[in-house]
Amino acid sequence: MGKQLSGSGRRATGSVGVRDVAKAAGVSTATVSRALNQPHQVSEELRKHVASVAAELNYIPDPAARALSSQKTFRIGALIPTIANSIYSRFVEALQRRLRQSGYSLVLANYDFDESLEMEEAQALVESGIDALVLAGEQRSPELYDLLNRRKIPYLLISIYLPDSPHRCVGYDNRAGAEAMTRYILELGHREIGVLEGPSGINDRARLRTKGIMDALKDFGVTLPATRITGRSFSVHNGREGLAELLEAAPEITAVICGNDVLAIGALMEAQARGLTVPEDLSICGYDGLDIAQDMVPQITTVHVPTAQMGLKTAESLVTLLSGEETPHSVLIETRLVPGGSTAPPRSR
Amino acid sequence: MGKQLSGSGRRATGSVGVRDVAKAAGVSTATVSRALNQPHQVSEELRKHVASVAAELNYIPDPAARALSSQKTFRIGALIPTIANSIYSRFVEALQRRLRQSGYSLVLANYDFDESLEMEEAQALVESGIDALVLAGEQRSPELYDLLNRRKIPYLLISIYLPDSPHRCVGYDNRAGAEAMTRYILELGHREIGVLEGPSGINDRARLRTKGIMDALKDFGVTLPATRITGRSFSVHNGREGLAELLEAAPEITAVICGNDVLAIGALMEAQARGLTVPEDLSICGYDGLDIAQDMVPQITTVHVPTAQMGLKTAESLVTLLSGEETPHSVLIETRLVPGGSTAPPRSR
DNA sequence: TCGCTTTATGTAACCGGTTACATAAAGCAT
DNA sequence: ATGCTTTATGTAACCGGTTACATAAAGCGA
Repeated sequence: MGKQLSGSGRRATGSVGVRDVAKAAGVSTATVSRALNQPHQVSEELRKHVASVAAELNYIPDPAARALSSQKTFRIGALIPTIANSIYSRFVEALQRRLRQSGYSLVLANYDFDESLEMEEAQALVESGIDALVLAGEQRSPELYDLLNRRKIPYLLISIYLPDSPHRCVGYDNRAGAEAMTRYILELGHREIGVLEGPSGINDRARLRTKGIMDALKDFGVTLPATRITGRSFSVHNGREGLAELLEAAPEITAVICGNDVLAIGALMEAQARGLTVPEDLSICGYDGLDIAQDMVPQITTVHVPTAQMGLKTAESLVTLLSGEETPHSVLIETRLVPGGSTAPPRSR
Repeated sequence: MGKQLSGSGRRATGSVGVRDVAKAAGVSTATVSRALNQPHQVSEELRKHVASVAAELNYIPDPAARALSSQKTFRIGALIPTIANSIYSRFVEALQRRLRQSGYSLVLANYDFDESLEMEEAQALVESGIDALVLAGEQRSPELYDLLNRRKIPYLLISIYLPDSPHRCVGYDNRAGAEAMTRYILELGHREIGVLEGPSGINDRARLRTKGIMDALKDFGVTLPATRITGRSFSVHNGREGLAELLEAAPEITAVICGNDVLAIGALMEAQARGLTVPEDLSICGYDGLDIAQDMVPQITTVHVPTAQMGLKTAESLVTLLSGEETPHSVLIETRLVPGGSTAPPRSR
């Protein structure tokens, strides 16, 4: 008795374990583990020998056993509002690809901008075992932050740049981008402006964009009556509805600033449906720089956000963090204004 | 000595373990485990007692330990070409939501239609520990199927319906849908038809759609010269390029059948950029039924695929399968033709 | 009341890795 | 050659749950 471990008492999974590899290679299990994970701790020839035996036996370490004893899962959670918007799907793709390169898997959850659902999903992710968590934006129930701190799970906020926040982040300045866009519109000469903002109630990114718009308008002394601003959650359909509402209430507007490209595409479609020519009759601009918006006719003026790059930076930051090294508290992703054919000076009258 | 397990020798994670709960509740670890996982095996009052103690201590079972001893990870992998196309992102969202309801997490990987990358990612997913895997389409290296069979990891193919395949699937009939669409175009009176197909080389769904188109054309005795068919990978930009190519080579065409809605949107944009009126000058149709295509002006005629429903069915099938029960080998997702304003009879001349 | 089945609970051996600690071998200055 | 440090390897105790098996209690028909 005593040696009743793997290699004897196994059947369900016909898989080989460290003990099998150890026996076959004529070494101890510790050596096998070290040869595979801390190669510099064993002699080169032994390392090669163990590696070849392991390969021959088709050895795959059991991830659960590894996680249990090492206390690392090599899994990272990402809690994303919705991947149906390509701003997030591109991010997730890049994040996943880069994480894999460092040996991490991505566990994805989405909550469709529902705060309580986000909390539930976060709880579930934590209970499923993750080394770190990615969250979108800063605004959420403090309980979630408490949970993560209590469980000592590092986390990173994305899509938002907050150098003064207690939380780490990798993101961009939503307010500044929207301000730059609004200035651009104002400098084209527009003064009768409509705003089709995002779902500002629940989304700090959307709110910051609205703030940027307001800042620029104020700077130019342009006022925004309540009839010239409306909000919708992000969808092409809502973009159409939103523009329709604005045009009913304020047909004199010459430009519409949209909370993102999806709303802008909707607005563009609605304008076409109403026989308005863009940009001659109405200028439209968005935010995010989605590929599809860049291929619209006319091309939609937007603030380009390099989300794939944000995914890379996020992954790198997390990997560094989990390796125990220091990493910047906040990383700024640069955005840039991309003028397109959807904006032009207002028709002179 | 002997009782040196959790509750004494722990510090790194200040977390409580079964042994702590057991001690606090005055029962054995087995009872705790059973009270929490097989409630019917313990008396109701004990169950409640254990549950309350566990809640009070804020007990969260270690997922790695659970996975190690139970040989179930409660994680499901999904290997998706790209979530940047909302046909997949909607699917993934629904899949994840439904899986969570049954206690499973979703581990996501994407491979951008690159077969060798798919194999790598699959390997990594398997090594990361999953109970089952979701794959898109059937066509891939047999090695991948071998790997899964060897590791006894159940898998499910999506986006494709193959009652005769050895593999389980939840999907729809790509060929039939495309055939129906083509018939619709033909019945409108079009005979000068262009085809803008998907990346048929690497994608069995795209190939089946092309086959459906060809079947219908043949049925109507319409031939398709090589100049009237071109292929592109799925993007709006490629849709524009593709239509440009077709119009250069065959300006006489009155309708273009596209491999999916994304290409169709691109074609629509290109038509507009060229001053062609859709559908009067050119009819355009797509496939998938993306929201955005439904909100285009004109609305794009398409074959609607209920991907969210496919996500639900996929999740349910997997959960059933993993619970040991039987589940249908193949599940058909019904699609339907949705006529829009982007198609009309050809201009009579 | 006896004996048999059913139900509830406890004991401890797993699951399959990692790693602290012990030990042996090798390197090296004196 | 001696003693000390460094390097390579082995032994076995973990990690924290689950569950087979044993046992005790309860139910029940004759």
